[in-house]
Amino acid sequence: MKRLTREEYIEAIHVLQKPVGRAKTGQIAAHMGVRPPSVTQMLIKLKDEGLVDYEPFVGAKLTPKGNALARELMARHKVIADLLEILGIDRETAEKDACVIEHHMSRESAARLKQFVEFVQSAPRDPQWVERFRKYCEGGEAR
Amino acid sequence: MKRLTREEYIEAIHVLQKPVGRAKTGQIAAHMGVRPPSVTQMLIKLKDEGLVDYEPFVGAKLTPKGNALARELMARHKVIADLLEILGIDRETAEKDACVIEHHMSRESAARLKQFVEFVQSAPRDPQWVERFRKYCEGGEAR
DNA sequence: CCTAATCGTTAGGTATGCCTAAATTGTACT
DNA sequence: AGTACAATTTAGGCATACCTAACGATTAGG
Repeated sequence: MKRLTREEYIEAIHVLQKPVGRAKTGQIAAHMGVRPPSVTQMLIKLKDEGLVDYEPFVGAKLTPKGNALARELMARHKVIADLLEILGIDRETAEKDACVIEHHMSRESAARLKQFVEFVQSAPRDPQWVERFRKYCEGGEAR
Repeated sequence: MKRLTREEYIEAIHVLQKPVGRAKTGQIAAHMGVRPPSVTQMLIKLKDEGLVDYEPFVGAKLTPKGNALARELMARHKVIADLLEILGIDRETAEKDACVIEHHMSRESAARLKQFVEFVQSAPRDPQWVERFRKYCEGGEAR
């Protein structure tokens, strides 16, 4: 089975706390596909590390430090998802893969990937080679 | 600390068995940055799964099944490392990142990335946009 | 208010990969 | 062949993320 990381919990809380300012244990558990006790346990750890403000029976919300981390993670996440989408992966799979990949890459590679995505996105629009790449994927060769 | 996966052991054995046909416990341990007992333990598990042919005090080599898996993993690994290298990451970092990323991506995305790398590599050589991207990374904008 | 259902936490246990220390096997040199 | 050294395995623990079962708190309906 897949083991989730602290960072993935941070992201989940970031998403879930938006509506009401707090994420509840049950929500987090459902969102991440684990059981509530696992969440409680992790929240205690994250609290010890100063990343979340956790109050039993009430819920958790990110501290400033946690929010900063979340923003960084989300940015990295977006880059990877964008890259995969540029290459023709459907958004849903791209999102899913980004989730698991993002935590495992050096800052250096992440930064470079970000530049690449920006480079492509800043192009007039659909630069020729993206067009050609799409064709290359479907039909045979287009070059 | 980072926990290694079965697949990473398979790859290491694949690399190390080439010269002599077998990888020894100590070699694997050194190569992966773990202690010998951890390797022995893992070799026993991999043997139970039919992936390696392990004989105590002699060494380990991949079974046909293990070799097939290794080839698949190496191919995926190469794609990711190639992509990062195309984007300007030095080979060493690219290799390192590929190691940790490859196990966490869907087949779909892996396949698409492979197509992309092939697409770029099949170009006459250094297509214009790669050139421009490199400039974009160094100086300001080049478009 | 007070009980019932729901949600959360605590307690205790599993799986997995890693470690150190000690025992065992293999090897090389005299 | 015998002994000293090196490599490997065994034995016993630690850490981490997960689980189920049982207990405690919260909330909603009467």
